[in-house]
Amino acid sequence: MARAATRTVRRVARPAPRKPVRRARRATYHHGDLARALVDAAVAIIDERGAEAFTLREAARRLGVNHRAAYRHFADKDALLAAVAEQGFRGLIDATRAQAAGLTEPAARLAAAARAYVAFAAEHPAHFRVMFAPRHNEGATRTLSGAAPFATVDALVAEAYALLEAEVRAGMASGAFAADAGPHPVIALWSAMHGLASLVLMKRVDVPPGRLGTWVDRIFERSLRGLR
Amino acid sequence: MARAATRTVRRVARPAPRKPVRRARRATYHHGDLARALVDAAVAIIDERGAEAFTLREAARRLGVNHRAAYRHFADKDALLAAVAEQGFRGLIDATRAQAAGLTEPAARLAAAARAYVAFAAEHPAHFRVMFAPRHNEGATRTLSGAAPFATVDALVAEAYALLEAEVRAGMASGAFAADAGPHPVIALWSAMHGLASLVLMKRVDVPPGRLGTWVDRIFERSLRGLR
DNA sequence: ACCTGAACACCGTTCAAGT
DNA sequence: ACCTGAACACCGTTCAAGT
Repeated sequence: MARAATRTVRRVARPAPRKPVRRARRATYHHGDLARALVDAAVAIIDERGAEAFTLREAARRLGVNHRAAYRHFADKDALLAAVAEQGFRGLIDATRAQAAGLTEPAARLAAAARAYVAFAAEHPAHFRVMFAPRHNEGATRTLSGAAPFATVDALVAEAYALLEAEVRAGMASGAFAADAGPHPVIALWSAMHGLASLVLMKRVDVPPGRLGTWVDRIFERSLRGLR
Repeated sequence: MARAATRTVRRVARPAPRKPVRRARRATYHHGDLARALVDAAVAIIDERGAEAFTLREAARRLGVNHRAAYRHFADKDALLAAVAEQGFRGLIDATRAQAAGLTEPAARLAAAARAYVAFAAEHPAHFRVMFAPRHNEGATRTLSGAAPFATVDALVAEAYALLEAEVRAGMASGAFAADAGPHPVIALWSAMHGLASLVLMKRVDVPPGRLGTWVDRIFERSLRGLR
């Protein structure tokens, strides 16, 4: 009995003095965009303390709302993470378009896309990790072509892929690259850039500061030479 | 009070009829290798139901031991996962050596290593995911060269890397590959294979059945052409 | 030396209300 | 329409014992 009482006191003791702060914060989201705020909070938590530190309750705590409020906007924790992934893929697509803007040669546009990919991962590690987290990618029906529960994410992946595929098609039409058996050149390029980005993020590969873009260019150049 | 009683009954109700089975199983590990059994259970759980489904309590339940027993062999959950990663890297190193055995040309030995890497990922998805899970790879001091908490894992990564590096050195000495600015050829090769393996595991890339080895060969060949 | 039991401080999610 | 509170069935981990 004495123990139970102690426990109750301890639980209440921490959040109690924060109540005024909570009220002030809640006003911000009362008729604001709580869904968006939750996505931003998730990204911030993952960037600061890793994917495992992200919990619905922690995100809600940061925004000064009850943890149950999230369920008004997302079906569950996974759905919120899917929203983070969507935001990420949109950002990646925008960055790819921006980097390629003004370039006309297919090879140059592809190289720009490769640079954009790795730079995006380096600058938005939380987004990148959620975009390629197993949860959203392992469902049997969630292939490149077959849509399913996380249909929007899948559609964005397909859109990003199509961007690169169009460049390869243009390069083949103009005779800059040769057609060739085996995996599609986009898959080879994607693999190389995805692998480099992943290994750099998990610090298994050390890139000298400021040299990441050059490394991408050199790897891209080498595989392109193999395609000619 | 009635509620509390119901809850207690429910909690006890499920495991109770299993008690004889538990006893029988526990005998197996009484003076057996519980550490090893826990590693195997972790791999089985992750293969069956994903990395998020693995909990210390579930692993202990499968082996019929109290969940606290794991702490006699591992400091915490992460240490158990590190043991899974170690087992994985040892398996990868063995597979790489086995694939290259009998081959003398550095290019052929590297191609064999590339095939072994992607095949290992396809055949041991749970190991592969744990080996490259953020937890063991994000610590500031856990780079390729600087050892730290998960020192054994780091040493094994370095060993696997050294295997490839020796082949590249041999290839350069014999004039088969050219030296060249930018990332080390091992990093380019590792990135391409790691990216392909990751994208295949998360089903973002569809490989026609039985064609994975050929795809690896083609990607390897193309980047090698770029190195000459 | 190896394992267990009870307890603590967390989770995600459900149900039933509150405004 | 949007948010809250209490409760449930889980976790990982600690403390204190049991054999």
